[in-house]
Amino acid sequence: MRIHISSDGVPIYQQIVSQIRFRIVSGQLKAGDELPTIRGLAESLSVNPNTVARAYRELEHEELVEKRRTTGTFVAELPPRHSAAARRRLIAPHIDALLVQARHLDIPIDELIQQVTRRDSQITRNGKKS
Amino acid sequence: MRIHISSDGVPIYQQIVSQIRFRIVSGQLKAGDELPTIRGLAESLSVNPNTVARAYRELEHEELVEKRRTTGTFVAELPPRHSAAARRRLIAPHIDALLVQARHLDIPIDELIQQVTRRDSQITRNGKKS
DNA sequence: AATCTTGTATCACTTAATTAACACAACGGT
DNA sequence: ACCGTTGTGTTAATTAAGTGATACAAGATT
Repeated sequence: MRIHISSDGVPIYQQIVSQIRFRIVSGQLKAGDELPTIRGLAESLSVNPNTVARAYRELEHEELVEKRRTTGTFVAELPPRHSAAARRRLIAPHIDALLVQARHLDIPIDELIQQVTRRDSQITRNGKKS
Repeated sequence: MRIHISSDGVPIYQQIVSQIRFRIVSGQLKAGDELPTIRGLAESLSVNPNTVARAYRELEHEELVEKRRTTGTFVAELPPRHSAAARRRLIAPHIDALLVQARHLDIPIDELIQQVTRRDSQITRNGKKS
C-alpha cells in the first residue's frame, strides 16, 4: 500500500483517509482486502500509530472499512445503502459546492459536465485495471 | 442581508464567506451592490467586528468584493479571469471530491450529471429572479 | 497457558485557528 | 475644522486540531 504524505498543510490522517477512500470507491481496493496494520503503516510513514488509527477510524465511521481486533483492518463487505431520495439529499451540498466553484472560475455548465464525465471514466478505468 | 450562523463547528467567518460568496456567484448579489458594513453585520450577528472583517477580507482576496474605505464594501465589478487550462486545473480537485462522494453513495454517473444540471439551472433561475 | 500481534484508550504537548477587545487611520458630510 | 462612520491594525485570550508517547485489552497462534 503506497501512501504518499506531503507536508503541504493537509493533516496526515486526512491524507491517509482520502487516498484509501479513493482506492476503495474507485475499485482499486475490493471488499475483503486487508489494509496495512496500524503499526505497520505508521512505521512505513514514520508517523505515530495514533495518526493512522485516527484515519482508519474515520474510514470505519464511513463504513468503508471494518476493523477486526487482533486480526487487522479490511475493506468492508457491504457498502452502505441509501434510498434514492436520501442519496440525492446527501450529495446535494457537494454538488452546490462544485457549482459555486465553477461559477467562481467562470466555467460554463456544459464544460463542467464534460470534465466531470471525462474524469469519471478515468477513475473507472483505473479501478478496473487493478 | 440575512446571514444565518449556526454553531455546528464551522467557523463563523467561514459561514459568512460561503453565504455571501454563494449569493454573488449565483447572481443574487450583483456587481456594485453594497454589503452591510462590518460593524453593522457584526452587531446584527452579535459577533466581533473582526470576525466580519476577516470574512470580507477573504472575499476581497477572491476578488469577489471590493472595500472602499470610509464608504463600505461592494460586490466587485470584474470577476477574475483565467485561461481555459487554468480553469480546468483549478476545478479538477473539486470534481474529484464530488465523484468520490458520489461513488461512496453509489450514485451512478448519469444520475449525478442529471442532478448537477438541475441544480445549476435552479441557481441560475434564482439569480435572475432577484 | 504463554506470547505475539492486533486494535484501543489515555494523557500530554505543540501548534494553529478562531474570536475578541480596543485603539488607529482615512474619508465624507456638516 | 469637526465629527461621525468607514475599514485597518495590534494584541491577547481562548479554543480546537493534530500528533506523539506509552500503556492497555483482546483474540490468534503456538
